[in-house]
Amino acid sequence: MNKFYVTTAIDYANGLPHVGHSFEKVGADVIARYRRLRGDDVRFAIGMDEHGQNVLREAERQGIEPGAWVDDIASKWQATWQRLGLSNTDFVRTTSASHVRAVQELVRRIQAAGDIYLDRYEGYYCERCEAFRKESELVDGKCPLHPSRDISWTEEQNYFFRLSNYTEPLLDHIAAHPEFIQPDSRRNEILRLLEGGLDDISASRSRVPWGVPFPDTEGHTVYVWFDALPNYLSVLGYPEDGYEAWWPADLHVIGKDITRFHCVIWPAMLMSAGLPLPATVWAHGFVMIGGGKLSKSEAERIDLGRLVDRHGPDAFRFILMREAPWDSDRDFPSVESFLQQFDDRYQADLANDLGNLLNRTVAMIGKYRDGRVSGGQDTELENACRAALDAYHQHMESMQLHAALEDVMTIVRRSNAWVDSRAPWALARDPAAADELDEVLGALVRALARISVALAPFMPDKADEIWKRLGGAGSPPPFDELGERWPALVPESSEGVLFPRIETPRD
RNA sequence: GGCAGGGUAGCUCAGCUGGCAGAGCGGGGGACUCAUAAGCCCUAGGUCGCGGGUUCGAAUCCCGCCCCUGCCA
Repeated sequence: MNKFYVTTAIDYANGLPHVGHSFEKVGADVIARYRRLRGDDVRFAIGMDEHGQNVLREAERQGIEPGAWVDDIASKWQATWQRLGLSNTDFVRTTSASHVRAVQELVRRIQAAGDIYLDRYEGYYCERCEAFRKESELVDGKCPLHPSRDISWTEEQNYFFRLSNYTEPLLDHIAAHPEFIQPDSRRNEILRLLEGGLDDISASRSRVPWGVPFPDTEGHTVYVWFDALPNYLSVLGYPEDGYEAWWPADLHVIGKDITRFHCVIWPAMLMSAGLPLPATVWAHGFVMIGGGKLSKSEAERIDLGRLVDRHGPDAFRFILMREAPWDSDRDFPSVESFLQQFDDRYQADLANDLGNLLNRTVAMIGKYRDGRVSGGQDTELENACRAALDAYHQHMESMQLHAALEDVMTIVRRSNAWVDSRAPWALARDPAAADELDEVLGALVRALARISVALAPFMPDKADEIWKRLGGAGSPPPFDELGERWPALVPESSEGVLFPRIETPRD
């Protein structure tokens, strides 16, 4: 059994999750579930980034202890992920004792490698960004990202990380492992960045008390990114024995805005500490409105909780992954069109095409064959299913998740067309056509069984339900076993429909 | 300012080693009836961002410009 260790970015504890966060988590969950269905032993870690000036400030604003504040935030994020059906095996928090210990150990190793030195830093410091800004970057004397706030000239002693030592090693690694950064466009960006050479970066802060104490010194905390990135190791128990069974990660799923940290700083830290590098960093795109990132007010108007409740978590997952490509951005003209498209996709794909296919199939088998069919192998439909599933696997392997869903919908459409072209209702009136009727209906059961397995990573609960309505027991089997484990071909007549149509106008 | 990607049917996008403009959704029409008034079949005539150029022929190659997004400065 292969191990497969996948992570997502940990989320910053100064706000609540919106649809953009859910995109990353659901996508990673789809991958994790797919790997399990391929027979891998999967570890899937998500979590919270809970240190830093902004978290501290927000807690103070609320008038509560930072520890209590992050506990509250973390429980809310976890509730959201649970509602979405994430199959994560771990939930890491950077304020946990085990994480703090792991960060300190990693910093010590980097120190032992000679890659940490103390130096004086002077510059403009933006507290919002928790970063220094060069004078040339300032706009009207303010941080370009936070023009409403004053920016102050600061001098402090900082520990620095010799990132500049790793320009060549990183270039070499990427050249030897082109799959290290994906998609290609992101790799190109990082290559250009590296070709320009790297500067050393500061690895500590002396003015941010809410953080991991810098080891073996007073008054310094570990810089937020040096604190956050090692979560991928700390969650495995590093430096205690046992983490080696899972490390290096097979896949870091992140947003395209933080590639620098994951494709440059993180691997350089690992190299310095003498640890192996993750196999792949995958930078997904964003859900955008009106050509730009989701603004706070747009995110509020979309309202993740209400969206999930609208058609249920499985439908939400399906629609999200079908609408937004996993390797690039998806832009909606407006919040209204996003919500409209969300419903339209539900109605067209899930209610009309898939739900109705299941319903009509089960109904016909009950009505014409007393709920019992056999046969249906080696039909035209079966061949179409095999071809579409081959494409599905190729797309899943290359993480074209949206394209894989298109492959599933191809099977659904083919099946619906098959019904009409073979007209089972006409065959049912002709006693001589009993065998042909059996073949047609059997082929539909087999097609739907394949659909349920292929959809399982995207809609785990609905896939189970499809499987059960076909007369299968439990959950759809792993891909390898589908050949032997067809459903009983005795669909039970069940009440209600899988995906009810939207009958009333949207409110 | 530098670099990368993009601007194609109402919407989202595919096509881009040059050769009759495509898909899905929405919209319109038709035949059927097992089904969630769903499905199936037919139908989209869009200056392929703008202006030049190469070519027998360009959405597809080259040059210039405009706009959008991202990374860097």
